[in-house]
Amino acid sequence: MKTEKVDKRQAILEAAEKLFCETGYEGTSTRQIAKESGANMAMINYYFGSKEGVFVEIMNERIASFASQLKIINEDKISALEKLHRVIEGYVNRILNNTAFHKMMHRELSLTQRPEMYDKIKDAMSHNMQLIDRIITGGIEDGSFNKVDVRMVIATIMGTITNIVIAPNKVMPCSNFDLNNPKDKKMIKERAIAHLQDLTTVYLTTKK
Amino acid sequence: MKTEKVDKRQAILEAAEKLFCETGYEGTSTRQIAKESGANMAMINYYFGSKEGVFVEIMNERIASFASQLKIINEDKISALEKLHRVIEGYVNRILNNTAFHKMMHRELSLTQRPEMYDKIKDAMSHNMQLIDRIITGGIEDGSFNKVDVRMVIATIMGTITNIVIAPNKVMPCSNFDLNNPKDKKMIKERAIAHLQDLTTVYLTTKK
DNA sequence: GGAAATTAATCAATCGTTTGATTAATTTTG
DNA sequence: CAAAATTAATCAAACGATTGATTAATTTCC
Repeated sequence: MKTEKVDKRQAILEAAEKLFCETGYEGTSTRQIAKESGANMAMINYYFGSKEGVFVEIMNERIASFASQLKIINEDKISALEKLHRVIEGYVNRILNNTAFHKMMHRELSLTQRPEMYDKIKDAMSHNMQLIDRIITGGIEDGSFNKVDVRMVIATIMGTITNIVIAPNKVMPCSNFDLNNPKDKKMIKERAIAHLQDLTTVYLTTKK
Repeated sequence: MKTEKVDKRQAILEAAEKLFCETGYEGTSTRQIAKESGANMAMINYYFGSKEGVFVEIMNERIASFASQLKIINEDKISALEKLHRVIEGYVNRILNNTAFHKMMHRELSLTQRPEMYDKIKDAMSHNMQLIDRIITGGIEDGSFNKVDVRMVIATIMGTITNIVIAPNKVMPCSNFDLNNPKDKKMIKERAIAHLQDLTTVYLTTKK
């Protein structure tokens, strides 16, 4: 069947990403990647040079598309609060649409053996942190926000989303959902956005 | 020298924990553990049966001491807000005093190949979530707290702390510190506690 | 027909684990 | 008390299995 033509290169990337997400980089063997992708083991080295080459390719691809989604929220007409709300919405959607990759990224961020990879993730993440920093700092300077600990507010925004993705969620009456279930995911997205927008509004703009 | 008597068993545990934290479980070899601890390789299996046995032992130890620190905040005399503030203080201190282990725990939580380990961590973590849940729900019921999305508030409290520990911190003017530096750690602890207490106070008790 | 893609077979290195032997300490026995 | 027996702790060496990588031959495709 000639219609069965598949791009082995792409198949390897997809299989590797799935496996890396599930069992980690060291926990995934090249033989597993070959089997899962339907490619011969040698194809991994043929296309990517090495196992690490596959990993780097995956991360670069993802981080690039991540960065490209970073819309410049710099229209003069909208308020600092409105900017922040848009960033929250974009950030929640992005992460909850890529939960497996987000977990893998966080895992890699806590390891020390691939400093090159760590730096890449750090750079991508600090872009987001700086964007939020500029918005909040701007709001404080123009008087629309209270004077707050900016670093801690950033930790709250990013940490809340990450916690929803990583922490166990089938655990309590108030938390009993599955992010692999599309309906649950949609609901959690909406709740996360509503919560973070509400929280930042109250905390940043309530006069004492 | 009889004073030079060292407990090899303990040495293995400590070396293994350090290495597991730094390079992950699969990324650490038994030979590395042996070298780092000064013990013979065979001692690992002699004392713990297997590499995984070492890992399980470390996690059990840590989780047990974790749980024992969970003070029952159930004195009738203090308000829900006061209870919540105490939990925040205890939680921040506990995690920032064990950042390496906390990272490892989170890493393990995002992997699927050791379900037994995942369940242990999940159980430990859900205890904390349930404690916070009871406090907030109680506050809502007695009218001292606003009606909020409890799961999301929990994600905010726990996620904020985890983000401080895991996210890169030498990155921006507003975030330039090193948790390995005792002075920085002390400062961050204080800021994290102040921020989360302030945040929860404003968000949970401000009347709209 | 020739470049690109794919394969099976093989490589040295490393993995976690086990072995049999040895030491040092403790307990039992006469 | 001292000799004999037993135990726990430690070691170097080796085990079979698996790792990531490479080779050389073959197939596919333009």
